Amino acid sequence: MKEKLSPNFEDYIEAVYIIQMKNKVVRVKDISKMLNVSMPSVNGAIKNLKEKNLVMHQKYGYVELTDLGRKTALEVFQKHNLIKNFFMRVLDLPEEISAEDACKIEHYLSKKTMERLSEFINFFEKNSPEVSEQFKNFYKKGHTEK
Amino acid sequence: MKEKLSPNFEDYIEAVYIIQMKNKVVRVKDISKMLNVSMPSVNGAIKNLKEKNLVMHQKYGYVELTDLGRKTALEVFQKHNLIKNFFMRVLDLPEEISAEDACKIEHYLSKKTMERLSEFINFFEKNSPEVSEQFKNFYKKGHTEK
DNA sequence: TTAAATTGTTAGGAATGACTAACAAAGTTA
DNA sequence: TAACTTTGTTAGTCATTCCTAACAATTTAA
Repeated sequence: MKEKLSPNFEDYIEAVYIIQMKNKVVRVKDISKMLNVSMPSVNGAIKNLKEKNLVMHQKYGYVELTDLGRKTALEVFQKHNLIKNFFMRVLDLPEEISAEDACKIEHYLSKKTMERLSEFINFFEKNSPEVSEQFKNFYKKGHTEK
Repeated sequence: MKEKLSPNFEDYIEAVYIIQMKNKVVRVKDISKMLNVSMPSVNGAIKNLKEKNLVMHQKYGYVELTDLGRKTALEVFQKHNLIKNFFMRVLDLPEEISAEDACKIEHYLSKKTMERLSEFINFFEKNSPEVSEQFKNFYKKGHTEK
């Protein structure tokens, strides 16, 4: 049975995953920096993730994902990317905003909504460049545009 | 200066707004039921919203929005509707899922993203029914569809 | 190889936001 | 109007998640 993680833990485990991809090894400091929290906060979170069998960690050592942890992290990361891609490729928003907003909402969308969103991106890209270009022209002509 | 409300307070004030539209008067019990929290929780929240000058409430009385409260609630409510409309009209998701997911993410999207989303809905409806129909056919043909 | 800098940990505590239990007021009905 | 039901409030707790301060281990550099 897969226990549902809180948004908070999803953030931590996703951070571990991303840092591991980039740096090979993951230190408490790295997580602290990425999530903008103090090192003791990271420590507390790690302890919990350890109890849930999602990460391995011993005192003063690196943080590593268990198999289950990696699987879980991947799911979160894929959600993140899907949403970010929607923002970038469909709504044509800049990468930074897209990533930020994706981070915040990635924990909350239902499976069904994620599926449909994924299909919408596919659809949109298949019908590119026409529809895509049409939309760009549409919003650039200024509507709610500030 | 407009003080930023926590997602939690946004939920409460939005609930007050919606109940007021429907019932004319708003009781602690109604809010409790709508948000699925206990009455003491509502009480605590009301006390805080009162301090922020967003609602009026005296012991054993109805809860009412101040002008500032109504303005704030309306903003949240409009965000909610915008997102819900996107889910329903663009992604063609059922109302229930749309409303649920909108509730959860309405607190987290940036202004820019909301604007673009709004424009996208407009675009999509202007180009209806063609694009809209195309998408329905597209996802019904089964891709990630379960 | 010791001193300094960096990183990690522990302990203790604060804010948020929820809960139950117990009681009080208000509203309803017999 | 007295009894019952519903609604509201208060008090006390708990879980989550963050923080700072103080200290400990590790790594780096002189």
